[in-house]
Amino acid sequence: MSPYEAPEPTIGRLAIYLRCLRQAAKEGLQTISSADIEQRTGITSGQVRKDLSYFGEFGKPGLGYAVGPLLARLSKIMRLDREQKVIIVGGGNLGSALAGYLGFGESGFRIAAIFDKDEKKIGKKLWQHEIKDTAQLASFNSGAGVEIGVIATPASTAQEVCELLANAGVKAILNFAPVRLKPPAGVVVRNVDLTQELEVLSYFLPREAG
Amino acid sequence: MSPYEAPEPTIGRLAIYLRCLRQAAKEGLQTISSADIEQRTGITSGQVRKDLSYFGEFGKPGLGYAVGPLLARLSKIMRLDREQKVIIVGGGNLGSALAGYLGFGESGFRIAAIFDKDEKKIGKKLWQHEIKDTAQLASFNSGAGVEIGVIATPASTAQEVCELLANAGVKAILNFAPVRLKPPAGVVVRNVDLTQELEVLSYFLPREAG
DNA sequence: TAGATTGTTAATCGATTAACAATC
DNA sequence: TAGATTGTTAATCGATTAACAATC
Repeated sequence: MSPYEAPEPTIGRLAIYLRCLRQAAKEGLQTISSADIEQRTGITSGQVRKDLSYFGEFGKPGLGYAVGPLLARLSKIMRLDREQKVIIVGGGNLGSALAGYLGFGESGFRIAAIFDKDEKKIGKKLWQHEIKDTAQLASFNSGAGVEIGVIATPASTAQEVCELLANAGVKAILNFAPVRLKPPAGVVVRNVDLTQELEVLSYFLPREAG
Repeated sequence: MSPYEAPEPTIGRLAIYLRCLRQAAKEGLQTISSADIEQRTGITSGQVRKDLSYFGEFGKPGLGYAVGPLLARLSKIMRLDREQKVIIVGGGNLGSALAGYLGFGESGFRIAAIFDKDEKKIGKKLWQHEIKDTAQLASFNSGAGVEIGVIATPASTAQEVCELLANAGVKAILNFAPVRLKPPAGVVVRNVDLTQELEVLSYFLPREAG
């Protein structure tokens, strides 16, 4: 159901190329080769060409890629040619940090609203946003039409929040709670598991000889 | 240089098995089969057995795995049989959220200290921790001996912080800044790129027909 | 033209899945 | 014993890498 068929790792790298191209554009470069991209990102030039080839022919042999046009094309492929709004559920530490992190910076994402079900949090201001009651999520989004949600709640309520978001019309969810969500059909979930990341690092710590 | 040779994806799943086993132990289960683990984690039973087989033979045919002993063995393999301490660099939103997130909860990780180079932040209390000057990182850690660091600074200072951590004896780094770090030999880096995650989600949003 | 760099094909690599003999 | 479930081997799948003809 993706617009173009490409391996998932390719999509992750597309985001990296995008960042690289924004930087190149900022530096005033007109043209960039796959070898240049390799140097900036560490992704091999062959891989870069292969990845781009899933979506079309963007370069000119002997010259490379025109920075502006490629940036525009990739932005469109990634649906980042429009402003993407995000709903955050969970007004705790993590939700607050994410709101701050995304709300400022040049991420290109805009916080539409922050929700929590804790009465003690509802009504409080987080950055610009007054925390809303999750009970109002669906009615809020019937107007706002936000398609991306972030779950920054405890694991125990994450599945419930997932369904709430789905019912409100959200189509893609970034989940920080350490549970495997079962999203309804038509909703994509990606997981970021901070504890898991640290545990994997722990594995790679050097050991005593023997 | 890893203790046992296993594919990296396997290590990520080991962390998931660990969480699953902790839960099973909490429920009082004595024994768990790879099929049980599949049901709880979504990872197929064959994959579970394959993953475990890289590290030894832990199960009994016909019976499954003894929960307690397997938990102990995996904890040891992951180096989570001891308390793992973490240094956080960056006392902004993200650093603060991570400190809160890891400091409480049953993650098993303990925050050793939080550092920042911003004079306005140094000395402030974040949860239990008074933010220290990054200039003191090495001297602090010559005593503390922390092996895991988290970079929660802007991209512009991340490489510098990476080197600071490495010089202080940190062996594994979780990097939240959107840059490809070049760590010195002997230091492992994992990246968590929140903007990239959202961008990938954006790609998977449904498109208009045609 | 000569030099550079693309897009793509074929070869390689590595991880997942299927299947089953061994064994509790 | 009969039934269940492991550990492992071989088959499959998918992604990365190497290499090069096409072309600016």
